[in-house]
Amino acid sequence: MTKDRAKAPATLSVAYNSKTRLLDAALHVIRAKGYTATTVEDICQVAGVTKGSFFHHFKSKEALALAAAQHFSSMADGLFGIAPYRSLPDPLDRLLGYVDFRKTILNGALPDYTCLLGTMVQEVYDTHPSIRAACDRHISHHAAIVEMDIAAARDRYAPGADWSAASLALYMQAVLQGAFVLAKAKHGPEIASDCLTHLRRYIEMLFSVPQPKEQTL
Amino acid sequence: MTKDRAKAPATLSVAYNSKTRLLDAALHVIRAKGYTATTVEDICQVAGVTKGSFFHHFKSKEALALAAAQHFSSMADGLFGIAPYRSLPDPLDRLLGYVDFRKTILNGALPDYTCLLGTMVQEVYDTHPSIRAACDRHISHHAAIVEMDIAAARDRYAPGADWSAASLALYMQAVLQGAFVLAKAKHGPEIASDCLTHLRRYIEMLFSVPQPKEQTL
DNA sequence: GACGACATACCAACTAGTCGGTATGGATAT
DNA sequence: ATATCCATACCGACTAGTTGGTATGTCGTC
Repeated sequence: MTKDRAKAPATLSVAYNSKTRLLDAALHVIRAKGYTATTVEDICQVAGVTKGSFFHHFKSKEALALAAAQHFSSMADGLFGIAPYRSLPDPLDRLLGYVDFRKTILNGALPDYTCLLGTMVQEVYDTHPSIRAACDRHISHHAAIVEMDIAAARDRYAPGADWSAASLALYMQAVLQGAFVLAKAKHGPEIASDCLTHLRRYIEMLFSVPQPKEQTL
Repeated sequence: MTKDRAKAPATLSVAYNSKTRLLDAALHVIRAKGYTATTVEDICQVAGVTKGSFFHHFKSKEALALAAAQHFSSMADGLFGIAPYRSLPDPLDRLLGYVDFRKTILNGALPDYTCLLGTMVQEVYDTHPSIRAACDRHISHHAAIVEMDIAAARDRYAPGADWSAASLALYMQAVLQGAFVLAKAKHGPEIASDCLTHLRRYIEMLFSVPQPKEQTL
């Protein structure tokens, strides 16, 4: 049995070194098995490195979790930063585009599209305070990015609304997290897609879209 | 150090035997630490019984998880079955009453009001198929109960709506699950309460409540 | 030749599950 | 009434395997 190391993702020109490989492996394995059930050797095996290498790069399993959360957040920033809907001129279009885009990326196996942060924080919120804080920080960061479009859309289309942009941004994240929980329970993304349809309808109603915007994304 | 066994919950007149104590302990510990991180001895210690007793009543840790899921589901049936909003005559009032009631029970520590099923399924959906199936079954059962009021309200107030009662029922459960995830990340129930406010507004809009119903629950 | 990046061997602590044994209470026979 | 029997409930020491983490060594490069 030869240990064949996978190639680096195409777009990255930097060296696909052991540290990055460990982070990518952690992303996948933790989303599949949860944090506690994931062993250091699981991650090493998927990454194709040894335990010695693991503890050379990370001082503990918990330190890896913190780094993996950061890694996941950075990847999300990249993904949503370059998504097509970002270039729409209207903030409400961008907001609805975000929901639609999240629907389109519900592909592949469950560990490919679920959220590492939600998975980890649900397990360890009481036992690993630093992981909980990191997950909170990264989720709130992502919500804050969405919140910018919400705030702009609110100013333009619903200036007197009795809800805040921040509150809606977090609600949207809650719907996503809950959609992932149900997707796991039902072993497929269909239910998550249905949830996003409801979320989109809610947003449309909040902004009382005059003629229902057509979406061809 | 004397091992003092806690008294049985007041309303129950049946013997508070070791098996029930183990199930109650499992409910609490698993919601606090997750399934994998919870050890059999953790549960035994909280229940005040020994490991010998544990394996006398449950053939494995996984068997306990299945029984705990059933136990949790039964307790939920009881709680929501006798809740005050159940006796409201109008199905839409019952539906909104459900949301309001869920908001009122967001009290105490996180393991007291979060959902055992959502917590477990997120961890073990891929590694313990039987637990995944049980969580799916119990969540769907609870959704089906809510769905009855949704269907009645839909018939009365929104017969031509382009969403199904079943779909909305599951969406509501997704919002709840997501609200719990964020509550854990932020270490408090406030965010969950905010999410339920958004959910309530969505339901009101779906049924286009003519004059906003006043709620005094 | 010093340093970073690994690899190998190893350990102490922990964990699910086992196993032989004890306590208790009800049924039945005498 | 008492002795016998038996099933159920329960106990806690033990085991086999796993886990996070460490100690030490090797190899290539600057």
